[in-house]
Formats: sequence, C-alpha cells, structure tokens
Amino acid sequence: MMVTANNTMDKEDFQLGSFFPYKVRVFGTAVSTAVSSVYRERYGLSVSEWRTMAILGRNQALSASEIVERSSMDKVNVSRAVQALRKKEFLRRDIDGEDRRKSVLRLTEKGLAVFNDVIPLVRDVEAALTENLSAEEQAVLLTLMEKVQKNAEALIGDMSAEAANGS
Amino acid sequence: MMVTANNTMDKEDFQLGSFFPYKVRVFGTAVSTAVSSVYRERYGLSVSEWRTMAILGRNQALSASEIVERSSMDKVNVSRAVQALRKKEFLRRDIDGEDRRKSVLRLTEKGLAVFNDVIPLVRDVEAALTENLSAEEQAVLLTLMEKVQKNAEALIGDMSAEAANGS
DNA sequence: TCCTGATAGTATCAATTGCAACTATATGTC
DNA sequence: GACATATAGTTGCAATTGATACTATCAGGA
Repeated sequence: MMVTANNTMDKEDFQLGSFFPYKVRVFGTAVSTAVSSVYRERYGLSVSEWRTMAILGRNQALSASEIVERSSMDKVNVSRAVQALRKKEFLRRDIDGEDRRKSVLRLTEKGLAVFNDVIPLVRDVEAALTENLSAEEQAVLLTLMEKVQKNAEALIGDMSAEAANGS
Repeated sequence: MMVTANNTMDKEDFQLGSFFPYKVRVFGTAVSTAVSSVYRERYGLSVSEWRTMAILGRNQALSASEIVERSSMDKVNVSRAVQALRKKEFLRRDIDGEDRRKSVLRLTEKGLAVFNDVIPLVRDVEAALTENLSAEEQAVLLTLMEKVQKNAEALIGDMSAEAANGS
C-alpha cells in the first residue's frame, strides 16, 4: 500500500493536538518517563540497561543476539548496554565454548540484587498506571495498541520497500 | 502517593514482553517511526521541526513560548527547531515590537508549500494506522490512553516532588 | 533612577540513539 | 585446505535529546 496524498479534507485546519500520532507520542513519553525514572534515579540504569537486565533476570544465561530477539533493541544498543552493565559489575560476560563469536551473559550477584530490588518498584508503577482501568479496559487497550502497532509496522515495511526499489 | 515496593507477587517470572510500559514503548516507537519517516524522508524534517511547522501552519504568527505551550516540547527544543527551520528557509523570525524579548515566527512561502505538501501525507498515515479500528474503538483507545497518561503524569509529579524535598 | 525578580530565548556540555563500517569467528563448497 | 559467505559483536561518527547555565529584556517597586 503506497503512501500517496489522497487525504485532502480539512487542509485548512490541521491541529497538532488532535493528530493521532502526536497523542501517541505524548502518551508514550509520559508512561516511559514514569517508569524509567524509577530505575534511573535509584541505579542510574538506562532503558537499554534495564531491558537487558530484565531479560536476563534470574537464572538466564543468554547471548547478546538472544537478547536482541527478545527486547526489540538492535545489537548496537545491546552491546552498549552490556558494556555499561559490566562496568557497573551488574553483569558478567563469558565466551561460548562451542561458538567463540557468542557471548554468554548473566547477571552477577550484585546485578541480581538490583534486579530483585527494582522489580517490585516497576510493578508498582505499572499498577499505578492502570489503577483506574478495569481489567476489561486494560485488555481492550492492549488489543487496540497491538492492532495499531501492526498497522504501523506494515507501513514501515512498505516504506522501506519503496525506498529500496526506488519507486 | 509514594512509590514503595508493595508489589511482591510473581517475582520469579518477570517477563519484559508482557510488561505494560514496555508494550507502550514498542507501540509508540512503531507509530512514531511510521509517521516521522514521511516528513523526514521527503524534507529532512525532525520531529521538533515538523511539530513547529504544524503549529504555525497557515496564517499563524506565534512566539517561541506560544509554540512551547501547544507542542509539549520544551523551549530548548523549540529554539533549536526554529534555528534549523530558518536555515532551511521554511520559517521567518521577526522581533516583537512591543516586547523585544519575544520572537514572531511564521512560515515562509517555501515553508508553507512544504506544509501543504506534507499534511495530506501524514493524514494518510494517520488514517492507515487506524483503518481497521471502528470509530468507537478509536475513541476508546484515545480515552484509555488519556487516562493512563494522566496517571503517568501524576506519578512523575509525585516523584519530582519527593526528589525536591529529599524524602 | 536604580534594584530586584521574572520572562524569552540561546548556548553549552553530557548522555542516548542510529547508521554504517569493521573485526573475528564459523560454515559450506570446491 | 582455501575461498566465499554468513553471523556475532564492536567501534566510530553524526544527529537528537536533556539538563543547566547564561544573556537580554521587561515590569514593579523603593
């Protein structure tokens, strides 16, 4: 589906404040700020670092690319998060004996302690974010977000395809 | 409402993929990327620049701080967007005769042409994002996003208040 | 007038992110 | 074994963003 200029109505009164993608961005920023403040203020963790820790969690030993698959971060992001977490001694990196390109990443004792500390805090924020929504409303919200997200991903795919073949 | 660690359930199986704020972020990134690609690829506009242009739109002459009020950007962001748009000659800045601290910003002919060009394209993307949602679903989505956003903003306010008084 | 405090906007520096190029290791084919 | 190709991860550079501090102008008294 090509993006062409079909939509000509209301050209005269475009209002940013009622533009759907704008609202999504403002919404996302607010939610994101509320949560990331928790782990940033307490432990100086960036979003990438938090995500990396969250995926490793307890008992998991994963390679960087496995983290990429599960985190919707790219490999550069993960690589840098791993570096930062190693410097903080929250994470240990070994080399895979079978395939020496691969790393084997796991939280250290110290990292695990932080993780255990942070989890209930972020869960509290998560709960507070949706406290005045019924269970059904929460489910509806997630469903609708997923639908829109799929549409967005399809559009992005189309655009990069068009860019690639030069049309 | 203080953020303390009340939520201790399910400590053992935290899954990033089902963590609400994570989902919101992935959703927001997808939507944002889909829209911003349009104006970035065609005119090299950043989000801040696009927002600034969208608020000025046709016929509007506003000061930088009026743009701040309407765009959920901070003044640094707006200042930089204005600089970039002036360099591209999409925007003209005059000084307010009454109050020489204030700028009077408006789109140039060139900027207006770009604006007229972009508006139908972003509207198409907006429409495509929600094409498989009924009108009611769209309304519900917006309402629920707003509720969550208000919760998030309240949390952020609480946190900075606590940070300020050191508790 | 002079002083104080507020407001408008800019400049500076550090942290974050994205993109592209690069190194190292592994795999498959001849 | 040697070459071509793919995969794992890192590094470097440029663009974006955020927080703080700074300059210029205004407004309200003493």
